[in-house]
Amino acid sequence: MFQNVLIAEDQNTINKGVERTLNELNIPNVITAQYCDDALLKLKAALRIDLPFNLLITDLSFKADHRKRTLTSGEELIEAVKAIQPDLKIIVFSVEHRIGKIKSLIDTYDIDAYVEKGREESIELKKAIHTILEDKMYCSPSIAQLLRNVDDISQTDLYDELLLQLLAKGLKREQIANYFKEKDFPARSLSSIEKRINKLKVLFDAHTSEQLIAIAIDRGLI
Amino acid sequence: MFQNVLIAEDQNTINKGVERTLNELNIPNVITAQYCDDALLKLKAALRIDLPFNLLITDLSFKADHRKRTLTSGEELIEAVKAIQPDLKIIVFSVEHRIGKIKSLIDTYDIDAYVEKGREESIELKKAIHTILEDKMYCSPSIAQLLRNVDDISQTDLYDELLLQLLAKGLKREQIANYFKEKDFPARSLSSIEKRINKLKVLFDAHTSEQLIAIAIDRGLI
DNA sequence: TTATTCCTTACGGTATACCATAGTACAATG
DNA sequence: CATTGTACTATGGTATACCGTAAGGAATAA
Repeated sequence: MFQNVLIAEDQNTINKGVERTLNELNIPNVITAQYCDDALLKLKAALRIDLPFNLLITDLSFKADHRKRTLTSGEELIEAVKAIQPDLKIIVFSVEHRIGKIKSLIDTYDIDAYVEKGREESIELKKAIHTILEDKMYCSPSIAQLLRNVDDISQTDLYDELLLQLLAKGLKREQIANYFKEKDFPARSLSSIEKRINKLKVLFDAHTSEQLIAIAIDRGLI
Repeated sequence: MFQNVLIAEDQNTINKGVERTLNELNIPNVITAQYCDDALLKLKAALRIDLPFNLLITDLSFKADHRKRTLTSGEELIEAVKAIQPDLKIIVFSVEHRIGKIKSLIDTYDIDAYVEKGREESIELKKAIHTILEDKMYCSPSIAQLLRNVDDISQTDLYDELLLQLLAKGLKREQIANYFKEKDFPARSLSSIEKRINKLKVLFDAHTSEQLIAIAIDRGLI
């Protein structure tokens, strides 16, 4: 079992809760950090005295407050950690459910587990830890399901996702068409872009494009 | 000190954490519920055997899963609770920071405390409990600040918030104008609605109304 | 009181979005 | 090869959004 575990999570109560879960697994040393910067410092300090952490459990989003921050997100923390201690096992523990975001996290940083916050989270955390001990990757069932599907999703849908993102970024229909033309994407004409948007509005039952964006954000597509 | 406390919160880990915080206050009976419906059942059962809960700590949002739900949010739970046990003390414990939502919660249901989830949440929970014991209302500092300001905020801003909500709900400019006319709000003409939207776009540096909605959602205005 | 300012509204022109239709290119099929 | 079907595109008309201007009214200041 892991001996030294660091939890990076700003919510006080969650820290207490995760600590208790880890206690139940008989992990002797559990340290918490409420800021990414603190987490990195503690990792470095532990390395220096030759008592490195074996596992990092980190959230993705950290609230801003009065303190000045260098690292502002779990993703930045992970990147910094990989630079100083590449073999450290990492569990990401977050409410994030945008599959694109999670996939890129897995692909880019090769994290060891993704546990989605929710009702059964502490059971899942335990499972994740046991799975990692066997050098395998763990993922919450709901997310694993989505990950399996993500490869099946037709290219079209990915273009739809991009289209929604561009709309949310403030591009007009014609600008989007030009963007698609530059990138040499299929269905790049203004007419096709309009058709696509219309299709999405029907799909999501949106009356206006403003509502379409609101729905897309709500469903985590953007 | 309170003897019987019920926590309604879907996140397992937070339940554990809050439990520990309440233990530190020497509260003997702490029960948790991961569904609003369960919370209501437990409150009713406790009333029936004449051992009612003295305090409810509840989140606002509960994830949907396979289970069929009657009550789907903390707000609905609070409404139901007020019907069967109007004198029960209630602490709302949530990440919600939209001040309009919180204000309506306080005004409508007369909740006893609002604690915003964040770094110092468990300290705040303790403060909230001590304050409630003296029959006073508690509110997280950040929120209290906003509440003090909310009365100063010109009505205009509240109408702007509503306008953004209506846009996100899929109403067209003209429909919004009609809505404002029905409610007898100021600046209810189509022209004024257009000007308002334009002002908001300048304010938020949005190129299109789609982007405006995206930004408004991002900032928690909707 | 008049003058000034601010807010609201009406109106008109332009740009963009929306929608239907038809034409074209290309692949699959017989 | 012709035929069919599908996806993409072009085009034009209508509706809506966008933007400027000016008129009217209420509140305020001189």
